[in-house]
Amino acid sequence: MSEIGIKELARIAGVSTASVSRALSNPERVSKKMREKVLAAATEVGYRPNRLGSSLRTSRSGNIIAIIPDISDTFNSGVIQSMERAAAERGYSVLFGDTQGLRERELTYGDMVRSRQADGIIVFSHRLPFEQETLASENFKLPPLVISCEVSEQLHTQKLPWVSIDNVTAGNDATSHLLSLGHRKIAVITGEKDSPSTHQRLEGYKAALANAGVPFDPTLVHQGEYTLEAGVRLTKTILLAKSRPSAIFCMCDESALGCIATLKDHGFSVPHDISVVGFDDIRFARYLSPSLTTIAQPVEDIGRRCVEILLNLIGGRAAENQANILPHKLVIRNSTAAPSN
Amino acid sequence: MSEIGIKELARIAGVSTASVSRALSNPERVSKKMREKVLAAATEVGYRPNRLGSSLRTSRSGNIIAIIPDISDTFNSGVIQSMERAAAERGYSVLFGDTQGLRERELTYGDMVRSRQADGIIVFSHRLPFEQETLASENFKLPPLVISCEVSEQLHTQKLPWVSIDNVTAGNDATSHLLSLGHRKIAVITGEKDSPSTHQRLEGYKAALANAGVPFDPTLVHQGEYTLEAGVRLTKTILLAKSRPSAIFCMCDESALGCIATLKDHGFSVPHDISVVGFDDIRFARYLSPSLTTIAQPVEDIGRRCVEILLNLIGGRAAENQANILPHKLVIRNSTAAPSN
DNA sequence: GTTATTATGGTAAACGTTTTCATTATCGCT
DNA sequence: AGCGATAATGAAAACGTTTACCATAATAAC
Repeated sequence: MSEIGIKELARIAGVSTASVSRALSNPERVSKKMREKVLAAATEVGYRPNRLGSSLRTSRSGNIIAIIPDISDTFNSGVIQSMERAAAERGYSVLFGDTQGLRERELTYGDMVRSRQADGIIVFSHRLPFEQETLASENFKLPPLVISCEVSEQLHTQKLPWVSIDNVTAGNDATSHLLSLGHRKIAVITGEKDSPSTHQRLEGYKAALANAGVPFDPTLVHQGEYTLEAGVRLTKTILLAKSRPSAIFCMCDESALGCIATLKDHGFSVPHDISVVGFDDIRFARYLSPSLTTIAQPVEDIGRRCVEILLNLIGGRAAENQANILPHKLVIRNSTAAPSN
Repeated sequence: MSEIGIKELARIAGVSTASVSRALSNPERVSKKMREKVLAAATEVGYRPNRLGSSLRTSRSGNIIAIIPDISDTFNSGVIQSMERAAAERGYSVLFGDTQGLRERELTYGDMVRSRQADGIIVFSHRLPFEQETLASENFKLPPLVISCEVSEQLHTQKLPWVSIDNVTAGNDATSHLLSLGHRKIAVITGEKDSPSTHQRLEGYKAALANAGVPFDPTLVHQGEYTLEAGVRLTKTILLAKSRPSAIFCMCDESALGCIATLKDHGFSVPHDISVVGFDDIRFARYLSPSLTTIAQPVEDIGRRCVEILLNLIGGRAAENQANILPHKLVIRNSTAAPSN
């Protein structure tokens, strides 16, 4: 079937390839007559420019790549969706790479911008998708890159722009809510050990305790992952302890879901026996039973902002701010209440 | 910083560009000595081939595009994830396009293969992402394409390969389960009006009723969408009816979630007052309360099979079978029980 | 009417690969 | 050593665009 190219189209329209190119991608640089002639011929023959050709010439692929530990995670997929939308509005496509937390796959995806398959990267992790030695190398220039949600000190120093909520304050808010209800023994189910957001939320947790004059008890902190299964697993652990907490702070809604399911399984009523607060406000949160008290993250804005910054970077305009902190909100529903005794 | 190209690398290694290309992408066509020399030089200078150049030359982009109505839908994101994995194993990347059900966006994404940004398409919808007139046009050849989950008669006739479960049987299974528990009045919350899978599941529903000698009552069928909100909305409608059903068949787990939440809100106990069966077996299903009886779809296999077929198509090997029917399974949990009276 | 300026369009050279074709080196045999 | 066959290499032409650089035509200024 042989798709038609710009040369052939030029021949048909009786003009030069340069004019065709101009008429199509720089219409203002060409006379009205020319424009119409070319456009007519183009629709006539159903011409589609070959994006590879133009990408090669302009060295701009029109793709951005999002590197994500787990696409099927509800919070992530929400952010992704808004990124896709924001990118599409500006004529960019989003390639997504699910790394399953594997370093190797991160590197593979990081390489895609070096091989010109993408113009920039959004990272959902605190690690940069490049080898240490690559980063150190003289002739390596970091591609346009923005970090979403997982902001480490290290990245801070590299002047990389990031967008996230204020996890310290959010962790504080969640904990303070429980404290204000009268809870004193609050267990925590965290995210991955090396997750900056987990550390930050934990910091907020400690700050809230300190503020309320409650001593910090490290045995109440259970290190997990941002998954449903972690919620299940660690809740069991918590229930086995000699002295049980009256509330559990889960650092993501999925683990809160697992936590609540497990509590119920073992005959505990939420919030009557034990209160649970989650994090993220995934769209299911309000429909669970009990509906989940949680920290709402501005999913739509996070995605959108990441894309905006990245596209600016790609366009050569540096990010206005390195730190982009978006507002979170404590959403109080029915999974939290005053302790029963 | 100017990334180094094959020419420069060739100069450095003291060989021709042709040899570099061969050493890198067709190692067996080159002597051992040459191979080593080139590879050494390549790692030495950190050479990365520019994929655009090679794509242009070979007219193979290495991307496939998945056109999806809603990425954040839990079932979809699961399938996506497995597609991404399967594609990555074979050196392909997945571009994903979230259409939000908009025809215009479908067309945009469909165009990407014509503009050579992608080599093939996976469609999560019953509509092809091309204008009717494009399809009718003489010189239009359908690109490699496979249909996931939404199989219409129309597509059938076009010999397009598809992969899906047997929705008719699945709908039958779900309904029969309720019938066998003793339910006679079973309401249905469907998916989108024009969704083939919804029609097929409904067909199975009717067949099950017929088989049990229960007359079909169209007022029990509530047309919705595959969303949580539809579950909420239509459950309210159902509860307002003069005579209430003893069971509800939700055609996706998200609507089942909304349905159960709404039932509880209104003081109904599930399954004691009303049984609910869902569809998909999203990973939350077992952790809801009550845990959800549902039809499990083989998410991983669906994604994987789609990719396999598509890549075969791209490689010029026609699909072995047009119809790829994967097994589903009724998973009985605690949201269904015998009617209470 | 002449010249200066601008608007318009064409020619051809890029962009970074792969691959055809021709050439040269190597090998296995007699 | 000499022959044919085969393997290894290089030169150069593609792939489909965009764009720098000219040439020309049209317009403006005087």
